[in-house]
Formats: sequence, C-alpha cells, structure tokens
Amino acid sequence: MFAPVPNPPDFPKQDHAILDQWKKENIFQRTIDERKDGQDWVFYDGPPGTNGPPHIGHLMQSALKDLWPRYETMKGRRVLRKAGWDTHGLPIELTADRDLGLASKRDIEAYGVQKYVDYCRETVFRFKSTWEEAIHRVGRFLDLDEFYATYTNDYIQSDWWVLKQAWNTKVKPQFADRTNLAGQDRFLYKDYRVSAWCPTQGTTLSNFEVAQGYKEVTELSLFAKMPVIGQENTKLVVWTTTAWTLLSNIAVAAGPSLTYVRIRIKNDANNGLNKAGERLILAKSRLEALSNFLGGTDNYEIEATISGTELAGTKYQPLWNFQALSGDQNGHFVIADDYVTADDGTGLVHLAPYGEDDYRLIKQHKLDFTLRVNEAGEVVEGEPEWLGRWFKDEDLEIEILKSLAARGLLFAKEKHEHTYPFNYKTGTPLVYFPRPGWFIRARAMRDEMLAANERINWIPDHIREGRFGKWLENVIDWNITRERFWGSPLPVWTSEDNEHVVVIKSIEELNEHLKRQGDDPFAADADIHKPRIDDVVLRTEDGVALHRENFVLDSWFNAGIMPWGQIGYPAAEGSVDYFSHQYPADFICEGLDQTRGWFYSLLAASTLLAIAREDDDKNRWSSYKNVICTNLVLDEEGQKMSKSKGNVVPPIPIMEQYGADAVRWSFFRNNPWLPVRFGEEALKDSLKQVFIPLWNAYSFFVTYANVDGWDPNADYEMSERTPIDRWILTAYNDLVTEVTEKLEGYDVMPAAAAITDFVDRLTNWYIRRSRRRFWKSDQLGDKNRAYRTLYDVLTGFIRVLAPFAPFISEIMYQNLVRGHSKGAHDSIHLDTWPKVDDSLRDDTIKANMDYARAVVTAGRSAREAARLKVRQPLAKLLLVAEETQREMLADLRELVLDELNIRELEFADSASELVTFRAKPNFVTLGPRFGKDVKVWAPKIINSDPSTTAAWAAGETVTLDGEEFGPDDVLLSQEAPDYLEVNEDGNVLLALDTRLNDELKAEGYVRELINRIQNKRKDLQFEVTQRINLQVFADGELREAVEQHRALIEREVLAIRVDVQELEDSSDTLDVNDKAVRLVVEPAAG
RNA sequence: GGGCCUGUAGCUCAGUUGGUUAGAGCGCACGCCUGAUAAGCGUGAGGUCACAAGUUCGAUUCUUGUCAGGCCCA
Repeated sequence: MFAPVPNPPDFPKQDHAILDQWKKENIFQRTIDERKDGQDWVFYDGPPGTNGPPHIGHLMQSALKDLWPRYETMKGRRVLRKAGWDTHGLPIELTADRDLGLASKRDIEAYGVQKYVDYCRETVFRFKSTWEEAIHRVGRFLDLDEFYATYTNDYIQSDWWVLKQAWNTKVKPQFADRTNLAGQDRFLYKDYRVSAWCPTQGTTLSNFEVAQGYKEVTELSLFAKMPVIGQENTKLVVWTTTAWTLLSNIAVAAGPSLTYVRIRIKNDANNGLNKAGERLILAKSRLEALSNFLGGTDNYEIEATISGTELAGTKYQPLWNFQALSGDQNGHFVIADDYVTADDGTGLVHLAPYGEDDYRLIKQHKLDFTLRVNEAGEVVEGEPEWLGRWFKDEDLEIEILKSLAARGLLFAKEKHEHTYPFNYKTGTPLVYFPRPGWFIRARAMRDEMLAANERINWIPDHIREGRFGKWLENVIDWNITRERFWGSPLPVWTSEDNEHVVVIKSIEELNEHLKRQGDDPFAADADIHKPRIDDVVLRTEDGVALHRENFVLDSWFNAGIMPWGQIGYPAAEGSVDYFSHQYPADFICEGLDQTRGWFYSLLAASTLLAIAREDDDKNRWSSYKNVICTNLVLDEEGQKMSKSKGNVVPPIPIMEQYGADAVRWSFFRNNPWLPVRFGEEALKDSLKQVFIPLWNAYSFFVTYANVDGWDPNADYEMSERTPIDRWILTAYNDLVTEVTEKLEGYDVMPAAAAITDFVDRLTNWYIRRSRRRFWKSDQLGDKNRAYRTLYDVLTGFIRVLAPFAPFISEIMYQNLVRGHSKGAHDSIHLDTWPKVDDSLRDDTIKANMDYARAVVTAGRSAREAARLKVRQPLAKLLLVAEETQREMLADLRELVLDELNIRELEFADSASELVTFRAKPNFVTLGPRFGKDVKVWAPKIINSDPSTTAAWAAGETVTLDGEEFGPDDVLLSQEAPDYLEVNEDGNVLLALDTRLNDELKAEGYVRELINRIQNKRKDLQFEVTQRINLQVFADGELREAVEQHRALIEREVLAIRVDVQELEDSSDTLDVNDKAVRLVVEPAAG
C-alpha cells in the first residue's frame, strides 16, 4: 500500500517536511560521499557580499546553481559545493562609515584605523544567516559549514601567493615599460593612475561612487591662445571648462584625422580680444560655431589647411613664464591622438595631468609635467597672488582669465552647461588626480586571455565575441590596489626610492624576514590586516628600510583568485591535493554584470598563473569551462526592483506561499540571459501547468493502486502493451533524451518546456484516455499493464524532474519508490539519472498517435460547430485519408471513435466525397485572356459538372470545349449536404454525419442522465466505490431510453438497482435534452 | 559618444541552419464538471514577425541602415 495522497497538496508545508528529512538523513553529504569514486564535476560559487540581504535575483542564481550539480550528481559525478562569502571591499566600508558617522579618510584616521577595521570585520556577516536561510529554503544543496571567506588568513595568503607569481614573472620585452615606478618588466608593477579624487577628504572615489555624484552645472569656460614658436603672430586656440588646469598645461592635442585651418583675422573681433592680422589655428569644422568670436564668417580668411598629423610637433610658448621648462625637459608642443574630437571646443585640447587621456599621453610622450594644483585642491605654483587659493574659487578663474586677456592670450569666454562629478557625500567638486597604485599588466597577457576565452562555453554564446570578447580586446592594465582600509593588504614592501621591492607570498615567508631581522614573527592566525601589518618594516641586508605599500587589494582581484583562495592554496594544508581535482570549474553561473567583474578577474588570475607556470594546456588557462550569464529579475511590470519603488519581492515569504519548486520553476521557464519578469502570476502558472497536474496524476495512481492492492514488485500476469502504453513510454523516453541533451548544453528553458509538454501528455491524454482501464474488473491483464506502465513512467519522470523540482519529486519518490522497490535509495537525489531504453521507443506509434489526435481535434471542432456535445453519440465519421493514413489509424480507430463518441469511421478518398464544389469564373485571369468573349465562357464554368469542379479542387486543369482552364481560372466554393458537418484543420479533412436516429437519441439521453447521476454522487461526496440505489422518474422517450439501457446505467453509476417510474410530479426535476427527469440517489448497503 | 542585447498575437515569451499553414501560456469568446484535477478540460478568434533598403526564385530568419527599449562602459 502507498500512503494516501492529500489533495489538494500543501506544497510549502511539504517542503519543510522534505528539508527536515534531508537534514535528518544527511542527504546532501551523502550525495557527495556516495559518489566518492565518481569523476569530479567542479562547481565554483561566486562569493556574494553579505552585508545586505539576498533578493529574488540571487534566488534565480541559486536555482540555476543547484540544477546542474544535482543533475551531474545523478549522472554519478562527485560535486563538491563550497559556499563562499565576499567579506572585503567598499560596500562594507560604506556601511561602516554610515554606521559610525564617518565621512572621510581623515575621519577614519581620527576614529582609529584599528577600531574601524575591527568594526568592519564584525559586520561582514551581518546578513549571512538571512542568506543561508534563503539558500536552504529554495532547496539548494550547498556546503554552508565549510565555507570560504575572503578575509581569512588562508584566503589572504592566496592573494599574496598570486601576487608573488605576478611579480616573479617577466613580460615579453615589447610590453616592458621603463616609465613604471617599479616592476618595469614584470606582470606586477607600480605606477600612477588618474582617479577621481576628493581634495577635502583626501580619498579616491570608485566609479560606483563617482556615478552617484554627477551634477549639471553652468560654469565659465574659456578659450586660450598659445603662441606658436617660429610663426609670426600665430596662435593655437584651445578650449577648457576648467580654467585652473591651464596652470599645469603641458601640451596640446590634435585629432590626427581632423582638418585644421590657419585663419587670418581681418578686423578686430570679440571686443578686441582677437586683433586684426592675428593668425589662429583651429579645426575647420568649428569655424562656423565660433564665428561670433571671429567677427562673423566674413571677417577672416583661410590661409592654410593643415591635417592633425601635420600639426603634431608644433611648438608653442607656455601661457605663463612660471610654466617654462628647462632645456632638457619635454613639453609644450602639439601631439596627435585619436581621442580628440571636434564635437565642441576648437578641435585642439589642452593637456594637463588632471585627466585620464591627458595622463596617458603625458606618459606616452614622456612629458615633464608639474601639478600646480595639489591634492588638497590648492594652487601651489603660479602667480604669487594665486598661491594657496582653492582650485574652484570663482575669483581665481576670473583672475586667470584677466591674466590671459591682458596679454592677448584670451580668445573668448562663455557660460557653459555640462555635468561635473561631485563627492556624493559632501558635495565637494572632484579632481581627476594621478595617484600611485599597483597594476597587473593585463595588456601583456591579452592574447592568452583571448585564446582562453575561445574555449569557454558561454551561455548565451554571443558574450564570447561580444561583451566579454570586446572587453578583452580593449583590455587595459588592471589597477588592483585601493587606498582604503578594509581589505587584503598588498604584500609589497618598498624602499623610499622604489629601488628595493620585496613581495611576500605567505606569513611563513614574512616570518623568515622578521626572524632574520630579529623581530617577532606572526602567529599563523594573527591579524594580518591593516593597520597591524603596516607596522612591519623590513630591512635589506644593507639596512635599507622597506615600508609596506599602503594599499589594500581591489575586491575584484580578491574574488578572481577564488579557485586558489577558497582553499588557501598553496600554503594551507591539503590545498594542493584539493586543487589538483577541483580546477578548472566545469560550471559557474553569475550575473551579466560580472563580465567586467568576476568573469574577468577569474580569467585574468588563471591566465596569469598559467603564464607564470608556463602551462601549455590551454584548457587550463581559464578557470571555468561553462558559464551562464544571468540577466536582471524585474518585477511583474518589467520595472527594476528597488527599495525606493517598494516593488522588492522578499524571497522567503514567496516560497512560503507557493513552495520552492514553483519559484525555481518560474526561473527555469525563461532563458536566464534575458531580463525576466517575476511575479505571482508566473508562480501560479507554474503550479497550474506542472505541479498540480502532476500531483493529480500521482494522487490518481495511488488511489487506484491502493484500491486494487497493486504492488510494484509483484509479478502479475500482463497483456501486451496497448498502443497508448507504447505511446506514453515513447514520449517518456523522448523526454529523457531531450532533457539530457538540453542540460548537457546548459540550456534550461527548452528542458523545462519538454517537461511541461510531457506533463500535459501524461495527464490530459494518457491518463484521461486510460482511466477506465484502472477500474474495470475484467481484462485483468490489461489493468496490470496499465498500472505497470503508469508506475514506471511516473517513477522515471520524477527522476528527470528531480534536479528541477527537488521537493515534489522527493515526496513522490518517498511514497512510490522508497520501501517499494528493491533498488530504491533513501532519497531521489541519491538515485541515478534515467537511461533511455530504445526498446521502449516506438516512432510509428508516435506518428500514428499524432495523427489520431489531429483527427480528434478536428472532430471536436466539427462538433462545436454543429453544437453537438460529446455526450450525444453520432453514427458516422467520414475522414478523408490516404492509404498510409488509414493504416496509421488501424490500432487507434477505437480510441478516436470513443473519444469523439461516434459509432463508425468511414474513409473517403477525396474531399469531393464530402462536399460538392461550385465554380465561378475568375475574371482576373479570364478577362485578359478572352476579352469580351469571357461572356461565352463564364456560363460554361458556372454550369460545369461535379466531376469537373472536383478536378479543379484537386488542382487539375480541365478542357472545356477545346479551351484549357486551370484551377487559377476559377473560384471554388464548397457545399456540403445539410446532414454533414465538414471541418478542415491542417492535414485533416473530415465530416460528421449529424443525423440522429432513435437509437442514438436514446443513448444521448442515457449519457446525459448518467452525467446527472454522477454529479449527484459527487454532490453527496460518495467514495468512488460507493454502490447506490437509484430511482428515475421520467416520461416518454427518456423513460424508454432508461429502460432500454438499464444495464449500462447500473454499470456506469455503480447502481445495484435502477427503479424507473412515471414522472407525475414535476417539482425537483432536472433537464436532460429538454426533457424533465427526477433522480433519487441513495447509498446502497454493502 | 562606444559596445552588447532585445523588438514575433491584447500581455509574457518560444521558434525560424532562408522554403507549404510562425507556436505556447495568460487574457478574450464560446462550449464542457463521468469513478484524478474548476487551482480543471476542449474549441475558436487574434500576427505586415518594429520600420526601410539590399542579397535571393523565395526574407520573420542573412546584410546594411533607421526607430524604440534594456544593460554595460565612457
């Protein structure tokens, strides 16, 4: 006996029972332990930060990250699943700043770096238990006990080890850069980088922070004129919105493919700023926009046209004497570079070290620049009265402007509206300022990363060449350091002049230095974060002091070394062995935003290490082989979920309402790489389409198997498989093939679609068509066959479903398989993935059934059109079919007739047997052909005989009185006899004979009556096996029909006795095909 | 401004290696409760496959461009 199935089910409640069982029986651990001899299938879990709660998007990732490991486990692979948490980085510092009321680096230093870092450490797991709860609730098998965290000494030492590899590895000579401050020919080097800098707080801001502080401002912009050396009265015109940067001007950039002109001013223009006879150089395309300042388009003549390339090298006089360079210094000439456009300004751009492109060119051309505005935003070199002034001081701008104008170096000024970044916390304007940092020379391994990328299976595919490929092609060196507090400390100690550099790979190595120096070593579990680590001063043999480079690592770098860091490779015990079978990952799955995040940092780290160890095996260059990029989860209206909109769906309550399987399914139904709308409708759909029908099939099986005491292990006598058994077994084996294939391709949506389709076939065709087989007491062999088939299909199907919907499949497994079957496991998740049995596959029955179902659909459609309900039997179905089609229905004829409630099937050879055609002339073709003679031919066509019209209908050409008429020459209409209802649907053309004789009518009455009696049974909530006594009060035809079919009624409604009487009293009657009837249904004893 | 993605039925989405009639779910209309399921079943209506040009015997599919939306970067 199987346990009775509660219906309706309570999925959320059942989930909890399953979770308890998994926990009690240690199922997750056993899925690993019982596969210990299996091949490893490697999964990496990207570490989320846990200082905020998980949202629905993470639930989608959890669902996907759970699906494949479960599938691979069922295939016999061992799948370790280590959870990981990102515990370093900006979000944690920002939370700490908020909590502690700190706004700047100085605030933090005043508060105490040790206290601050301690606070950060305490808050890293603020929402860890919320994450664990959500992961657990959605059914994800993940090792939450043996997790990795990026702030542990093991992890940090892996950071260090990787950096030491980078430092020890030399780049190819063409990538070496002599201008670097340290590591000029190494993968790890020190240099400056222009970053958004807050001059009052003394902090760099991340892109994320800068993006929050852009404001629209209207400011003074000015055009300066630089006198060209060696050309009489000739000046370059440049434009800037930041007057203060002019103080540090070091060069001018031109676009190499832009066209420039030298013009001569005819008369004084722009209030005398531009004098008659003055020659100016600027982009030709800007002349018109600037004509106001030039005194109009007639007030100048073009003396020369010069390309940007030709302009390069032109030397000019600096705007102020304090900018003068000494003889061996480089600067104050024109450089050609593609970043210059002529969209605004003059097409000539002044360069100062306060911009990313500027700085790039300064480095490229080895210009000797001076920062005349310092990191506090103060002028430190210039006219005496400017010294110490704030860089954004409006008066300063005006003084600069006047200084230029007084010396004839001002071309124009104007108000200009643009966006400018401000510190989003304090409102201070930001400066782009060159700051020191350490870099991974990513450009030197670009080709290797591209080669590794070729081998990655991206889902969706276009990421490889698209978003990720493009990113790699344009890769720039990777700044891996931040001037922050809470993070992995950069393990680099340098002398003040950068001559001596020591990169430390582990605490052990650090201790060797300390011991040599006679200092106290660190314990293995000592705190190696800032500020403690900053106290360590190393000394060379010659006694030169080395201080730690005061940086922490970018948290993306941190995340990228996860394959090593998660086990503390290589310093931690056992890590080398673990790594040998857990690299690279077969599968990772993260958000599309990780292309520049984790996907990149993983690849960069693994490629770097592959180069470091001179690994020829390109399959190991990338740390992951298959990767799914998930897109956003939006709300039901397609809006991004955000706290401010109040449309955030909390994960746990939604699972408590619909159950975890439905939530998981709602993600599997969509392509995960497209934005997906999430809402209750999707969950209700999932229940309605998959889980409730499946549950009802399960409930149906258990109900009748228990009634009959059917035992899956018993050796019953069985008849041959019926066509519909063969059909559902074929469908099941097709399902296994399809789902396996799609999962192998990491393509979840079609796999889910195949499952949905199968559930529909199983419930709405197989079971519905087979119901009677389960309760008929005769034909025992067939009944056993039906039980066997349904049981095998159900128990096979739930194994296919298990990775997708681990709860419902487990519930059914526990009841149907565990304890009933000899090879049963304690959990479906310890069982194996179904194998396809080709001997149970029958492509012929599949095609035949498809055809039969098409006939049924067309037949039902005809019934609708004729308003004949299925309960009314009909005499004949006429079906136009070729010989092959007739053979297809050989075994299914009865099924079709039964489904349509028709007595007889008659085949027809062509449509003309069902309908007659009437032809009309098609004047469109005949008109041009016959001209006015068309009147002669038209009547001949209209009056053509049925065989002629049938020929046209068959697409043939007919000769009438010596002229040929093709099907295009006529317009055909169909006419069927009144008693036929003709319907055409796809390849099926059929007709119902709608004539009812007395016998059919009688049976129609009886069918209706049975229906009413069954309703009564249901209203009275009788058990399906309850026998009844029945009294029928009716007149005339109806009464005769009941008398005539008494036996059928008894059988159908389980009546022991049917008592038929005249209807005398017309109260309390029911309507049966417009006849009144009164029914009395009572339970019968026994 | 650049890169990538998306645009198919009223809505949400599949699909199309270029080829008879482009599919599903929801919604809508109509019909149907027989011993699993009304949180159900059936039938039907509904589409210039965003727009334009090109390639082709043939384009929703390929190419180019335009428009609209999204994501990322600047």
